[in-house]
Amino acid sequence: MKPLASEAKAAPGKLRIEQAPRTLREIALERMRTAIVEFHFKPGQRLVERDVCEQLGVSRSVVREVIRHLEAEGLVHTIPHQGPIVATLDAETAAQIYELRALLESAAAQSAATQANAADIARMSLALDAISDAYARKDFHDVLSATNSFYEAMFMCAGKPVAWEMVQRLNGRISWLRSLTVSSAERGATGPLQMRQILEAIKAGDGPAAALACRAHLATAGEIAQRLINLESP
Amino acid sequence: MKPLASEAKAAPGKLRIEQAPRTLREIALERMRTAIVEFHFKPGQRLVERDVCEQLGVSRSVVREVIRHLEAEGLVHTIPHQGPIVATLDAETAAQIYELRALLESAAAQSAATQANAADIARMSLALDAISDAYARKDFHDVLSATNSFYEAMFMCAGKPVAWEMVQRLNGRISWLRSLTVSSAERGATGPLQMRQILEAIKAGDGPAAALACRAHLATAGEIAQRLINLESP
DNA sequence: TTGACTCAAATTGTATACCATATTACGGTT
DNA sequence: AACCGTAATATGGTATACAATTTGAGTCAA
Repeated sequence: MKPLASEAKAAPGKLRIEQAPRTLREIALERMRTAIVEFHFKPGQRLVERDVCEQLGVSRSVVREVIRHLEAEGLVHTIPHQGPIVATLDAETAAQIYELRALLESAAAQSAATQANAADIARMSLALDAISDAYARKDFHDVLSATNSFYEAMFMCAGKPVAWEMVQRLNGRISWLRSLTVSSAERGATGPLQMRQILEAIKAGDGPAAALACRAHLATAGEIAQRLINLESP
Repeated sequence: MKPLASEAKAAPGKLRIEQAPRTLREIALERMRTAIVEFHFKPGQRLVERDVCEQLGVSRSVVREVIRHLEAEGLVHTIPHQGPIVATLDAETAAQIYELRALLESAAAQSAATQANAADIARMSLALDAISDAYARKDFHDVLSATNSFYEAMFMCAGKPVAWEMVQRLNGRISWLRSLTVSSAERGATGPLQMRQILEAIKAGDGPAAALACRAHLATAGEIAQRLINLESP
């Protein structure tokens, strides 16, 4: 009946008090978000309140609040008196998102290059290894999460948590494109290589080179994305 | 009892069909948002559900959904079992936001410089006049809205609606800082001047100059903001 | 005074029932 | 096949009930 309630415990690990009185709402939010970005709910699909209630085992109140949150995040689009649908993505918007990511990430990389300490570099290096490993296993889900780890480390060492927040939100809107992009054959070849170049430039403390590598990385990613999008909706 | 319901009619003016089945929720959302950014609800202030219900004349459901939306927008911060409070802003976050604005706006300005047509420039010019006029009248509320119009025109003619959306969200989080900044004496002197420089560069089709002018504009704005923030919380 | 403990009040978190209204689907009519 | 009216469905919104939790006041003891 209430499959969510059983997970209301605390998260493990950290030293910090980390009071985690996770509310049902938060759990439901996370779960719906991943359901959307992991493509379980497909773009354009209707999200009928009562169905979602049943699937999540929570009341309408919770579902409605969660949907408002996702709406504000740009993951769902609500049509009055017709209900929420999973947001769709057109080629133009996707292009703008990749452009913004290039802008934000290259700035972060440049900044990271001048401030990264050993621990930061270790984190990024670790994430990169995880990416290569996941590619070898063809586990594209892990590729994405390791990629996130890499960039999170980069933005944090650059001291730009606000920018990282924005990038994450942008990524949410192109999540399905990303997973398609990542699993494309050409991406498997160039992707990790380009990211290594970013890390090398950061290691070397060469800000402009790091920024350039970032832009190159996102340029190719954006191109692949455009090809996929045109292929899907001609 | 229901002051909101009376405004559920359509907005006036436009030729467009403007399907305005504005739901209560949307109206309440707008109103709460402006209440926050216009400083009616002060940062750190608690938003007790039932009080807000009374003030808005709507039910708890609506208020809660609106709060979820604002939460996702970063305008309120919810502490579990304690309720939502209006988000506060520390100096570090403010600095990052101004930096992001500089990044986004300078990119847009550069792009606008290469694409602006006569109509675009007319729009921006008009907005600038409105800014100067509002400054002369010391109507700082109008200054802000005219400034928004200027930037909206700029981002639109640059073909970057997604970036504009992000800037607007960032602006929401620093709205009270902006109004303080705008009404500072020094800002009255340099602000419109710097924006004229941006427009001149766009008119001249000089992208790099436009970007530079943008960065200069935001650099001084950011400095003033930092001074104000340190002055407020020492 | 400080500290700790208890208990009541206030508020949030969640569920549920209900109704009005708008949309959609269906089914019959021409 | 196009048209129209009606029923079914879903959303938008309200009200209410209740458990869980925080907060604060007050009390008592050291």
